Amino acid sequence: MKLAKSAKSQKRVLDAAAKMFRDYGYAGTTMRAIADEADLKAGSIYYHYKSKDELITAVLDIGINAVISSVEDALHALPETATGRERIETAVRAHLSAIIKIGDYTLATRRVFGQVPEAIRLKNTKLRDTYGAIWQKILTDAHARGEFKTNANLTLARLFILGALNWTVEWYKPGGRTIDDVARDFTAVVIDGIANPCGVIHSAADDNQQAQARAN
Amino acid sequence: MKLAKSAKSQKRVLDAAAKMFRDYGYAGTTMRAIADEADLKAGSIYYHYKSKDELITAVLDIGINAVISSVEDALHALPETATGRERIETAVRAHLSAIIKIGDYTLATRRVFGQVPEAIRLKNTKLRDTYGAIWQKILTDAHARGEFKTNANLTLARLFILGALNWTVEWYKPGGRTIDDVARDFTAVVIDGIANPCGVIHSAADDNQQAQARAN
DNA sequence: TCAATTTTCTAACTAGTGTTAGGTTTTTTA
DNA sequence: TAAAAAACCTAACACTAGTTAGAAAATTGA
Repeated sequence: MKLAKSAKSQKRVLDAAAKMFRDYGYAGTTMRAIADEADLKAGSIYYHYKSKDELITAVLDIGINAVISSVEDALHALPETATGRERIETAVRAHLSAIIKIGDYTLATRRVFGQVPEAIRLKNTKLRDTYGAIWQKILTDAHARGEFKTNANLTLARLFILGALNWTVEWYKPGGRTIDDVARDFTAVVIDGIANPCGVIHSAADDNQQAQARAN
Repeated sequence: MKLAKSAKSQKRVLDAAAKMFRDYGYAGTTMRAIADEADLKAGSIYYHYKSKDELITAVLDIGINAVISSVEDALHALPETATGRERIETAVRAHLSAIIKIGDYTLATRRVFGQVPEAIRLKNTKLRDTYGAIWQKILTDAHARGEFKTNANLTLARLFILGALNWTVEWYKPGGRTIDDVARDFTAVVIDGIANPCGVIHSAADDNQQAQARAN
């Protein structure tokens, strides 16, 4: 292995950068702070990355690509016959799993995206569109199969789903609710809503266990 | 009027600060850039605000307070008998209206919040909790009246709603869909879901007008 | 109008920024 | 083990940051 050590340091630098960008934003993160976090001197970073911009680009790309490929893989593993509900729940679960695994990168992506030089942002926007298209396809396919209301506003539904998903990274902490639980309940809201179905009125007897966490 | 001119300049500085923080983040925004935007010199800002931190604090507070009071006012204007659905739709509409009106502040709030010095963030977090509590009350009240499924996960529903709402600021642009439309469809998704109700299968004949906008 | 007050500007200070060139140390190769 | 390559460090560069003191300009009140 010729690049063994180099690769290791490079990853350390990248991880440190993601963490710092996440906490302090693009301009708020200094090369010296990244270096400290990665147990290096600032000058040494330039052996691995040509510039700060190249670093943030790498972090942004990893952040979205991890989510995209996680979701795509999970969807491809489903049988052709999978319903829209199954696909949505699967995609939500994959999205959350990816976020947990590389939380620093996705959070950095979300927080820093709006502040990065325009050229960098444009490159990254394509990836974001790709991800949006994946969701749009899930929805339109299921809609075409008659699984959804004829008059459902799918574009708006997608924006809501992605918005809510993007936001999970702000409140979801491992150790609380499991990913499976969140994915199931999340899907239930989107698919079925929270209202009593078909006018059936249930009694509201047992409803006192929801007053706990209020992360936001 | 003794403070007429001072008040005007102060507002110009504040507006400029919101816009700059929105685009370049906390550390990425310089006092000189704010001054330029406000037609002032950097040093003059300090006549109105003691420091950069005091500026960002003001912007953050305005951003959330505007949303909170807009939503609270709209809710109080509703009759006692209003259903959960009506309350949700009303709150969504008020939230969106506030965002449109002071978009720079809310966007700045959302983008900058994670990068601001901890002391400032803590003060602002209380306001955020207040807003979360408003939504939680809407949901639990309606739930207690039997309007929602007994087993609905209200906490998750709230996180979903707030996440999606927080995200609207990224894609909603005046001139496209009206606020009323968005609020109605948004509520429909949350309340009823997008699935065909009660197993009724509609034909998916007319479903080809959704392939337009894909903002995310 | 003219003195008092408010508002703004100028010019500078210190501290910290991304980046680089060239030297040192560590690791690999033969 | 000695030479070559890779990885890292040091010290500095030009520049920009937030902030301040004091002078200048604009506004106000009598």
